[in-house]
Amino acid sequence: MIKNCCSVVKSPKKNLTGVEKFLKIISEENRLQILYLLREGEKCVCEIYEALGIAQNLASHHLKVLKDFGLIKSRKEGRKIIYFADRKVINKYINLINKLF
Amino acid sequence: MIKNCCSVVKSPKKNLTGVEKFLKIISEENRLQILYLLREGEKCVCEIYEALGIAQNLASHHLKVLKDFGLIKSRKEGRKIIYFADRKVINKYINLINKLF
DNA sequence: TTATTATATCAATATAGATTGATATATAAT
DNA sequence: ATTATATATCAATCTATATTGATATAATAA
Repeated sequence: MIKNCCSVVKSPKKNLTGVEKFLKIISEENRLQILYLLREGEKCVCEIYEALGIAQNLASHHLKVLKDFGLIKSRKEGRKIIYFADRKVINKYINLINKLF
Repeated sequence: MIKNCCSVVKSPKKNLTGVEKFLKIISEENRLQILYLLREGEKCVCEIYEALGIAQNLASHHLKVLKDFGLIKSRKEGRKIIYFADRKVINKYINLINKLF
C-alpha cells in the first residue's frame, strides 16, 4: 500500500460486470449506427453497409464483433444473412449503465 | 450509389451528436471507475489513483481526458487538485443513450 | 457447368490511445 | 533556502483495433 496524503481505502474498485466491454463495442461509430439501424427491424448485410456507406467486409467485421458479444443475432435466408438486434441483451447493459450513473 | 440486392436508402445515418465520443471516453475501465468513484463526492488525485491502483501520472492523464470532455471539473485546494463530477453533462449523455436505444 | 451475387475471412497496414519513465511545476514544510 | 509533496506534462513504447485489399465460400441463376 502506498502512503500518501489520502486515507488508504480497501478494495474500492467497482465490479463493472462487463459494462466497459459493452461500452467499447458500441462506442465505435459504425457499430452504434448498426444498432440504431436495427431498431427499425432486421436487415441483411448489404442494406447495412449501404446505409452506413462503408465497405462490405468492414460491415461484416463489425457485425461479427456485435454478434460475438451477443448484441445481435442472425439467420440465413437464401444467400442473404439477416441480422437483428437482441433487445434482451442490449437492455441488460443499458440498465447496468443507468444503475452505474 | 451501389447497386445490389437492397433498396437504396437516402441519408440513413443517424446524427449521433457526440454520443460515440462520450461512449469512447467512458468505455475505458479506469475512467469508468473514476466516474463511479466520484459519485461518492469529490476526490483529490491521490485518492483516485490509490483507489484504482494505478500510477499517478496515468490517473492524471485519464482525469484530463474526462475534464477536457466536460464530464468532471476541478478546483485547487492547497497543493491538491480536487476533482468532481459534472452531473449535468453526464446526465445529458446518459439521456441521449437511453433515447438512442 | 459457368457465372453472378451475398457474405465471410485473412493478411497487411494504419491509427488511436493506454501505459510507463522521466521530468517539470507549484505549494507547503523545515 | 532546501526539502518534500501533489499534480501535470512530455516522449517513448506498447497494444488494440479499425480499415483495406484480396480471396474464399455458399447460394442462386443462366
